[in-house]
Amino acid sequence: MTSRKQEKFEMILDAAEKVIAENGFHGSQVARIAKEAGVADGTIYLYFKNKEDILISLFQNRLGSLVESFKNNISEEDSAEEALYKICDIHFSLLEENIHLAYVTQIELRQSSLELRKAIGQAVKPYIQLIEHILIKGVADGSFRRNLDTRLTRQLIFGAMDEVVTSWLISGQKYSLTAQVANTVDFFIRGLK
Amino acid sequence: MTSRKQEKFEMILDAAEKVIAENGFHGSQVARIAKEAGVADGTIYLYFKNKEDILISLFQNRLGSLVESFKNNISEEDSAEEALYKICDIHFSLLEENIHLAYVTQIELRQSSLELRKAIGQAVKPYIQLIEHILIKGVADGSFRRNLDTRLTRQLIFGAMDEVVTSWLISGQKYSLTAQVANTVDFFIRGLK
Amino acid sequence: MTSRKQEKFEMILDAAEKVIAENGFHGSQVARIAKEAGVADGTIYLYFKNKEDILISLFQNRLGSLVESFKNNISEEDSAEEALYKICDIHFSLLEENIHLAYVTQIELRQSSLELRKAIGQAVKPYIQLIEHILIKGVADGSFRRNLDTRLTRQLIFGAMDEVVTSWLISGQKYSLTAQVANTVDFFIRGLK
Amino acid sequence: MTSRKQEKFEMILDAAEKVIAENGFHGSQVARIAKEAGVADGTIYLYFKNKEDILISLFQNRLGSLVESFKNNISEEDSAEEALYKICDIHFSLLEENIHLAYVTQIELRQSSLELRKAIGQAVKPYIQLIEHILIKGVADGSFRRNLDTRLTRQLIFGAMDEVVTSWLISGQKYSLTAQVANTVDFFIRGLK
DNA sequence: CATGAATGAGGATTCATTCAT
DNA sequence: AATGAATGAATCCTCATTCAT
Repeated sequence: MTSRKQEKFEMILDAAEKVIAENGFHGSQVARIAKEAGVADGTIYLYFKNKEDILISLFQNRLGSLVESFKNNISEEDSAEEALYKICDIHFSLLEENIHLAYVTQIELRQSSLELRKAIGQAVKPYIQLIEHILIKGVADGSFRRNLDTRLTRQLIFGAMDEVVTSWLISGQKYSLTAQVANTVDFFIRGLK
Repeated sequence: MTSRKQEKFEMILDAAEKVIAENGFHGSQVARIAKEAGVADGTIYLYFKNKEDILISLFQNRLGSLVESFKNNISEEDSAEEALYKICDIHFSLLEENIHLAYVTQIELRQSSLELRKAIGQAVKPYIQLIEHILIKGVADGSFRRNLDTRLTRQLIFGAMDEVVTSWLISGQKYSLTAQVANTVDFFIRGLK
Repeated sequence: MTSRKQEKFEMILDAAEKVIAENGFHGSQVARIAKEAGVADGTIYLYFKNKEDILISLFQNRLGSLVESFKNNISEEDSAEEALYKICDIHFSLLEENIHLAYVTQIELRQSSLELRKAIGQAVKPYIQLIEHILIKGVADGSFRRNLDTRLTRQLIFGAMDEVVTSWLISGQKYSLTAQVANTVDFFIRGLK
Repeated sequence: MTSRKQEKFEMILDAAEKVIAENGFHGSQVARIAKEAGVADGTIYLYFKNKEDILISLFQNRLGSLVESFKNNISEEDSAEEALYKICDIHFSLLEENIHLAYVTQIELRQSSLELRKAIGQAVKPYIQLIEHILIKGVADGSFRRNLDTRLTRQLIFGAMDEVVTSWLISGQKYSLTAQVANTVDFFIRGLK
């Protein structure tokens, strides 16, 4: 992809994030996104297969940033506990800082067909695998208990964090999300030991 | 509500559960639900405000059964740990036994506006409060640690269970959901102590 | 079909004939036809499967009238020659009297997929068979020659009449169509003897 | 037109014939024709005014070949009857040999606006005039009857042949088209005498 | 209470055509 | 002469909801 194409691709993605966060996925007409991005309606379809593809691409792109952020902040020398803390911290911070993105991931992205849910599942996989990687490492170095079911536990951890974010969002962000990091991770660590 | 009305109300709800589970919320036309229930299209609107109201009512009704089940199975004499185990067990069992209901609650019900999400949140509240009630009891009788943030933890527990169910569903139910109960609760208990 | 339904069905058909004749099939929006018929857009779809179905139904309906007209005007006692004359006369007269219908059958109806052409072919079949019936009768009573290939000839006759109508229409109806009946039939009769 | 231009013009025409025969006129995107011809989309518009112009040009070009073929095969010394036979024979043979062309002329070319129909009429004119020329010659040399309406008859003959071709095409070419020449011309000759 | 015919708003997508390079 | 990225107009059909019977 040329940088010219890449540039326009991201313009549309930014526009989509804004419009979808404000109006919801079903409430966001392609024409509206095009206008916000400053391109013609038809141009959207030179970069995305269809409307749903915009949503998927948006999610993949943003999740990529999250994973990127993990790579930059978590070193292999960090203990499993520290790594888990950082993951939760980055996760909560990112969404608290970017309320548009939070709406899209927690509310709009869920308004999707089973088909789409599976595609999203694929995109989330690297993240969930990262959590499992840390769990395995913790078990190996003795930080966590031996009999830990890492496949199940990675889901428990992801699901717990996800619910905290959604509850915070639905509450109208009346409290600090990042303030929940310590207790959340504490709960996890205890469960893991 | 007369029993005559009540009866038809439930006929429509049963029809809706079946149709929505098979076709998804957006794929379920009111006309289709009416036909399945054996009533005229217009009749639906004598019992429900609109299409979304069917979904909410369905959820409330089924959640009522779940809470009912808790009341019948959990006694005040049960220890907090036992109660938590039963909650998770009943939760997983109910959805494993009723795949239609599982689809509706985990997939279709999420395909909804922020508005609807709030209504659903209201319906889930008693359940989440039940979890918190157990947590508080556990703290009180010394089963759980004193400094537990019960508001946050009830979300963590609910979110973790919810994610396990959704993952199981999206996987295509390739493994037993109830088989996850023991490890799931174990993780919670450790986190709570 | 109740007479209530039948009535609305024909209202829509009449509206479609008018609108399509004036604007062509591709130039006729369903909304426009609905407005002309005095019904809502959606109502159209209670009576017709889709836009193309309106065109097919229109053709079938009008062709039915034509065949009806033949039945009323041609008696079994008529000689084959007389019958052929009447057919051509009724055919030309009907289209000359109803220029809207002429446009639809000669121009718009041809603007169609191979699929549709086959459907139209089915509708025309009774008419072409009627021509063949007359040819066979003429051969039987000695009016026409024995070695006549009736399958081929019915096509020659239908195609010849069809072309005369289309040419007249494209010319802008600068001359009388019915004035061509005598010479047209004369040509046929000679070819048949 | 330079031979360079001429060459590319014909490349596009060949591509159009192939694509339109396979997908129909409405199903043939300009981009598809361009790709088949190995040129850029925009290049098409250096050689043709618009999409419809491609169809007209294609028809004119192919009809030119037909008339060319007549000139090469019909001599002024041929009797009117012989000439008529040759015309029908060449007409049927050409289309039977080139099924792509047959689809385009009999089906796709008819899917057109009144506007286009008139342009096609212009292109067909030389052919119809050729038929009339033969009729006049036949009347002059006494082969055909004196009172023949040559304007009408040329239409009857053209329409009859056209219908035979279309019927053969829609039938799925289940029988030989050229096998119909003898009986077809026989019918004409009788009608002309 | 119940019916079901009628309504009509609403939107993703295609594709012929243009024009800056 | 040629390119091909960008344009943006244009429309069929669905389906939640109503209301006269």
